[in-house]
Amino acid sequence: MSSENPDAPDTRSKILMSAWELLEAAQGREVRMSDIARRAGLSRQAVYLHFPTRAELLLATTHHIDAVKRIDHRLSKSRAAETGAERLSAFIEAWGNYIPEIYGVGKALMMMSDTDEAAKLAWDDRMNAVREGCEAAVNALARDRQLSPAHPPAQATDILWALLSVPTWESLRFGCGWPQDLYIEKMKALARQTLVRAPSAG
Amino acid sequence: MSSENPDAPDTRSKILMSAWELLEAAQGREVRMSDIARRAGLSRQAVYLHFPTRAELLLATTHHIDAVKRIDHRLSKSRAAETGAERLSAFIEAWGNYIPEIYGVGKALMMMSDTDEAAKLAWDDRMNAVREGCEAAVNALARDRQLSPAHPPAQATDILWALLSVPTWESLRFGCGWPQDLYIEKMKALARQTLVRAPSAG
DNA sequence: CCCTTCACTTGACACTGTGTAAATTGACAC
DNA sequence: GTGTCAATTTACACAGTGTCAAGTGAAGGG
Repeated sequence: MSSENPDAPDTRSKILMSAWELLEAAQGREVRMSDIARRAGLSRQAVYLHFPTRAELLLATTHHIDAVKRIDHRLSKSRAAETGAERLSAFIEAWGNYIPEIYGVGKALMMMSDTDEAAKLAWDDRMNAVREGCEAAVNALARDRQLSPAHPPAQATDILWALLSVPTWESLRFGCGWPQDLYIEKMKALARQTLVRAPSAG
Repeated sequence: MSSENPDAPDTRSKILMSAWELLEAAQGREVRMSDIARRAGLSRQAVYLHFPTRAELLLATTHHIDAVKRIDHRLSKSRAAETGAERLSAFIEAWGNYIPEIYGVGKALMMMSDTDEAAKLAWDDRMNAVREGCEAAVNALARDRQLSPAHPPAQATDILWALLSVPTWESLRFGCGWPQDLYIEKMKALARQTLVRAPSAG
């Protein structure tokens, strides 16, 4: 350690960066362990010395992105919102704009989830965190008596969570060709129409 | 042909039935060509004599289900609706209740779509048909001047299509544990809230 | 009765990607 | 020098799809 260049990333970080770059470029598709190894300037086996399985590498990559992109910091803005409606809007903006940042790795994890139990657990866990954000936003609305009486809080959370899911984003963004800012705008409008009591424009 | 039992299904049908039953039971997961062959009482190679690839077999299975389940007949009821709002509701009921019927095969096709271009084309084609149903419902609303001014028709179609996507159904049904009839009820309410102009209960 | 045809069988093989295993190299530390 | 540690090379097991070639058995026509 003593004689190493302090700016030189260690091997683990090099692997994570390589995985991130490749997955982002390929949008999750066709990124093999050997591709990641090659880009990191390592042998395929060296990658397995640091990450026992592909699922673990992908999961570690999502955590690495979280740290670099400061997702906690972005979400803190939504937590600071005064009213429930503002919080809902801020949460949609924070998470909705984070989706494209993790889409590559997320897609890879979702694809693996079909056959790999560990990948499924990892991805479900990440999505559970999103669900908690949805729940907090719904609770903030309920606290302010702004929650639409059309849906009980639990179901309102479910609806918001489904609305903000990655496949829905994928569908609108790629299937329908929506630009990202239209997605954010429409999701805010949809969530407001569906979950907020009065037709007040907040 | 002349001396065959007219009730005995031909080999192709046996394969399709086997594929259907296995995919339905396994919800799309872990159904291999050899499993289908075994259940049909055939060798794996015999299946390839009838269907060149797994993607083609899955696609043929969806068409087989369509024919047996009379999807055209179910949808004709929505086409016969008088008002736009009724048509929207009938379409959601028809398609929403059809999803569980094709979910097994659909899931298998979706999973293959990640790596197999032919499977992707086949599934996208099926989903395009659903999209046309969404568009027709939106057009019927627009014709009756019931379409919400919040969204232009094209975007209204996109939203309805994303709302009625199989992943959204999967998410609410399995991820949130909703019973099927709650899913139908909530989807109708959501679509009405989002797409229909006045808060009239139609 | 032979002969062809056709559906199907058997068994082998190529290919891809993940994960495991073992022997080897090179550098650094003490 | 010796031990250690990261990384390398080479090899292999495994699963599932798709291909290929040779063989079987029964129906039907001449």
